[in-house]
Amino acid sequence: MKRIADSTVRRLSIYLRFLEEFEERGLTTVSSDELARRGGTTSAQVRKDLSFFGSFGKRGLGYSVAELGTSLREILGLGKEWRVMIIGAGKIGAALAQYRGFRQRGFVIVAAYDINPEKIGRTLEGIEIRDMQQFEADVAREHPEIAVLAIPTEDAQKVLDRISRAGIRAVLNFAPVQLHASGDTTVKTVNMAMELEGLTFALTNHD
Amino acid sequence: MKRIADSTVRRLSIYLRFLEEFEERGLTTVSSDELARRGGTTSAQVRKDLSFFGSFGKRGLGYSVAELGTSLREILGLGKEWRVMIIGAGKIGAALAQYRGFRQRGFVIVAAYDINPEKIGRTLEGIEIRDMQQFEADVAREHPEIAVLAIPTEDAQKVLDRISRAGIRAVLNFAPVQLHASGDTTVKTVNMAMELEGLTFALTNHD
DNA sequence: ACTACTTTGTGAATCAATTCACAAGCCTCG
DNA sequence: CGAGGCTTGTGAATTGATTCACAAAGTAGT
Repeated sequence: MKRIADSTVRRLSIYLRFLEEFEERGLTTVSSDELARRGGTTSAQVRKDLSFFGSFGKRGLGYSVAELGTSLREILGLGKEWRVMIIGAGKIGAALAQYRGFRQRGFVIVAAYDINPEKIGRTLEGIEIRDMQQFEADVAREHPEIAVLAIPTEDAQKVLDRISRAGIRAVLNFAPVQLHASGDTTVKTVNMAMELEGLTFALTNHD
Repeated sequence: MKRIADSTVRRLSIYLRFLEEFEERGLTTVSSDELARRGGTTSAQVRKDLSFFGSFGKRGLGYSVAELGTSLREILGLGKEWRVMIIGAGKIGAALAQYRGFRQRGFVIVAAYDINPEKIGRTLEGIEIRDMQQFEADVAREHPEIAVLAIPTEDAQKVLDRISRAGIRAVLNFAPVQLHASGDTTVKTVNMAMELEGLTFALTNHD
């Protein structure tokens, strides 16, 4: 099938969030134009984005909030439960362990991993901190789909390779480095430093 | 002048990070091809990105690590000190207050703000938590350039408007919503939920 | 100083994403 | 049930980003 652009997928996430808001407010239909206004884009863009996956609206009327919501959740893969392992039980790892957005969206945190003997065996918001040495064996047994990488920059690439070799195909990376994924592994990086630099760039005069 | 694409600015950040690594390792020159390999792009892309801002290399030799680093820091606006106010002293706000990357890159956190009387007056890693009511007056007096928005989703747009009206033109948003900035205010959003959905999308078969 | 080899900087060409524009379909109301 | 009014879905056109390809300019070795 046709490759879908990252930017399209991001917009689908945005649309879904609005649909959920509309659902709460009891609205039943919504037009591409309303979605566009809230999402900072154009109605043509909304319709084009959706058109990659099918035809969800009714001409003259718009989209059913409930149906489009269901379809988007389906498309984005939010219809099932995903098992997540957190690598690194430091500050970011700890913050993530208590992040409620995970459960709300159907993610289950299976375990956290660390190499610090002080931390191993303890729990983080009810999540077991395990020895990184047993990571591969655990993955083989519990087959999680997603790994969250929350370790220092210098180890990130090495551990990503390990995650990938263990068979996990999706990684959310919080280390502020560009990582190189082998083969069919998808990596998404959350990098605050880069966003900040985007801001200072915008604030700086470039003549 | 010509508008620079977001993607270009993000890559400049990446290049800068590598240059700093190279600098530490004592390397003096680097080619566009090496930068490209590390940054997951092509050498033509690297050269094109840089060409928007000038001509920094020597044909047949490459780029001086030190000089290109200085130029990139200049371009990205990292040459000066930026004053930051954190809005919201909750979990994310607290995590940001102790984030060391801020100082390392020349950002100074002036203060944090909250509306919870329990928190106002306390400090967060040495940073004063002030009453949100005094925000506008403080901005007028201390003129920070950047605001970090770390408050619940439902209040985010309202507070962004307030920030913008107070005269701050750059906002780093951690609330998982699409915000609409008025006029010349730049907003960058760090949204983990969206990245996660990008992963589940990738993991899901789309036939 | 000449030759062989590198690597930059950049127009031109290609590839990708967004916007335009409109026929087709559905709803409402008289 | 037919006319008028919306709104979708989608090819075509446009705009934007990336890649190609090569002249120009430098280095190194002899």
